[in-house]
Amino acid sequence: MGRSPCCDKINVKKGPWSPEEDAKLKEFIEKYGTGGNWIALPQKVGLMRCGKSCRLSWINYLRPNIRHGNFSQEEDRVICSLYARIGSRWSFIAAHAQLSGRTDNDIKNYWNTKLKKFIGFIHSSSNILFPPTSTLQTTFQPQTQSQASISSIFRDSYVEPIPLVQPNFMYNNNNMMNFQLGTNNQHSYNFHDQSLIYPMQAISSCSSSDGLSCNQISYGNEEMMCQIPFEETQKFTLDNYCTTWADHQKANGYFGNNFQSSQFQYDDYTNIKEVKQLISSSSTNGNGCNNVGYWD
DNA sequence: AATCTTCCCAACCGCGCGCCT
DNA sequence: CAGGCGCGCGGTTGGGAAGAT
Repeated sequence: MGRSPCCDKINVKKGPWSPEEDAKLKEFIEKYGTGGNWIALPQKVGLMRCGKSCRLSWINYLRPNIRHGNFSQEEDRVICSLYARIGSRWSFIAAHAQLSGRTDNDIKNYWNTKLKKFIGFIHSSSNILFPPTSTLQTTFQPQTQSQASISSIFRDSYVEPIPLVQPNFMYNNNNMMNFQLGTNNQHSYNFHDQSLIYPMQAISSCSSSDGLSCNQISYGNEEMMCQIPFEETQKFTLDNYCTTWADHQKANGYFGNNFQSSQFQYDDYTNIKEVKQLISSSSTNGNGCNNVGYWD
């Protein structure tokens, strides 16, 4: 038995909303509220629209204090950073204090059309350890908590940019791999909720042979260092959590003459505008290569 | 100037969850 | 407890705009 439709689709208008419809809905909701029932709302308002369509229109366009377009650099950072930790949970991302006035739909569209390309560019240019969403779900499962508590976690967890640089891999004599994710002179890394820490930390949690925790990512003012046991680094490779720098070098040429990947150093999202420009120039360099390295 | 291609985003769709009866 | 129903979410689509040829 299938689900019954949420409205009578035959008598329902679809497509773009007219200014008159917008005005009608806005006026009604501001006067009387939604009445807690979107399905019944269009009839009350006198609109030939599906209740879900009314809800969407109100949430995304009509309600007060909505902001559209012109995402700031800071907002870019927050979105990228949260996406890296929790994946495509747009409603949670939109709930972040620094994104107030942004709708989940806007953020989703912005991600799909702009930031995904940007991150893909970074991803293909360095050993970025962006686990796929499915992996993130194993370390962070917001569905077990209420939306309100998640929102408060986001509010309380200062979101720092994830340093996206080519890690420097080194092995020490304890069969541990050190890698330095980059130098960052401007930021300290403080997270109030351990589950929201950069996912790599969760993945790398383990016990070392001497019984001490080797979960040694430190978030310092000068640099971000972490130690991961050798086996764990193999896991990264096997699970395609990261591509190796050598692989990238093999694939060099993605960006033609405009981009010398081996020289690319990306220390902070503060350079985001430069990189965006680079993307636009590299994607129009005439070599017909659009491979910006999406990982999904 | 005309046509084709790509990009963008508003809107739709289907599903899971939780509340209510 | 089970089933119905509405809400909210994320994924996807389609049409217009912009850019390329």
